[in-house]
Amino acid sequence: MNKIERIKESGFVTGFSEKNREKLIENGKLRETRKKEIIFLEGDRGHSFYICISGNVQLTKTSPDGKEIVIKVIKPGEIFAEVILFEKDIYPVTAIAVSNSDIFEISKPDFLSLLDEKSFREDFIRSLIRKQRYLTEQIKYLTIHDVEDRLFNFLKEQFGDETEIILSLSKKDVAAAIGTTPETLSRLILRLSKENILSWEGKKITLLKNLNKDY
Amino acid sequence: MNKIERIKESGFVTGFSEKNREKLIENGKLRETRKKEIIFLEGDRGHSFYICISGNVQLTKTSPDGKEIVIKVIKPGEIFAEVILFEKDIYPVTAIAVSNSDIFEISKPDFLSLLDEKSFREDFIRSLIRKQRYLTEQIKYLTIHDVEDRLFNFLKEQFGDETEIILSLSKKDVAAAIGTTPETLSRLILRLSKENILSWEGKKITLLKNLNKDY
DNA sequence: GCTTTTCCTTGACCCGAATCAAGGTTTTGA
DNA sequence: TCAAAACCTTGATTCGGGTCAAGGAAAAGC
Repeated sequence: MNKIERIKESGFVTGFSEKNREKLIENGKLRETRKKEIIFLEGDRGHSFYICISGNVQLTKTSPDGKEIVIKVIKPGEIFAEVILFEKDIYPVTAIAVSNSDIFEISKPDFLSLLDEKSFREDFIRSLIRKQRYLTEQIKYLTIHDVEDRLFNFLKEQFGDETEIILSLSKKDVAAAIGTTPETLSRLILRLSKENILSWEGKKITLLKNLNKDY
Repeated sequence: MNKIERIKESGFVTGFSEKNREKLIENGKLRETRKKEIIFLEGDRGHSFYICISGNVQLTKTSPDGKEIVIKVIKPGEIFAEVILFEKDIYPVTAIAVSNSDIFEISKPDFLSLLDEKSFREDFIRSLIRKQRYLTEQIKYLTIHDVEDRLFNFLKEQFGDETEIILSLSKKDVAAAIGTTPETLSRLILRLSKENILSWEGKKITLLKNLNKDY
């Protein structure tokens, strides 16, 4: 219960009002996941959707030839698997915890009844629409930007304008998140280090220059 | 008013119930657009969202260096610009009619009041979520499939399993829709013709082989 | 109908990044 | 603690597809 208290105070479910967060908490339950734990698989039947409280969750899709591509890295405060609420009850993506994470699980019927209340449903629709904006941006990125741009965009999206970043993802995961291979990322980091643009040691990234490209 | 009657009978707004369609019609107005007419620009302030009744609408985003990338080609029955309803009142994409089209316009306050009704709002949320599924598929496509795959995927999405297709888009627009250049599309069509996979003359495409790749 | 613009095609060229391979390093879990 | 597994790096190679250029076809506008 202590943990729940802490959850209330963290800014989970970005954009939701305090009151609506409380309601969510009353209606769901906390689940602690370990690194690499599978929350659900693409194609699984299910009736719950989730909120990431701490840690990171990777949403992936698998291509026919077995390649996994990352749709989004969920960070604390974001909801995921909300598509389960209104369409077929099959998850369209796989969700894996990339680090030990706390996630909050809410069942479909509980949630649907929450939607009867106007302010709650507006918060919810807003979060859906925000994700839609994100996804269109993502498409734009993949289409016109190269790997370097995508790396910086990813870092900015995850950490804002911080210059010191502690990453809980492996380089391999970062590579996947920006739609490239570990080899390419490795070479990119080498080059950026030489050019004194950043340093990347273990889990710690330091940005040495202010990159205010207007992406 | 005649036109409105016809609209009612066409299956517009995919997934909405008959009753909810009627409500929409009462609350909006029809707008007829000509080819290349701009419906709104990325960055414009606005308070309406739209439903495509006939024709096609291209949603694009512009990169800093002026390149236009197509986020989605809207086909009849689909809604667009719904993001305007709940976030900042600025369109995140540009919408251009690619052929003479009928589109239906509904203002924000009118629509919001419709949302008070449960069945209506469930239809709406469902359509949001469907679009979200589409966008995640799109990301998957751009990441792991080549131009050929993307072309066939686009045709399938727009026309189902038809083997004779009359296209209202130019090749240039198709190229943009699948995230490539006219040159590459041109070469691709040449190759596919030689291999007797399809023929593409003017606006008419004929698929000569059944391509049931499980994309 | 004629002119101007836009669109389509084809060729030459180039580059970013994927793939394959292989050795080194770190992490994990029995 | 030690072996196996996963991860990271670096090199060599290949290729899809973008860009530039330029001529021809089609469409749009007057």
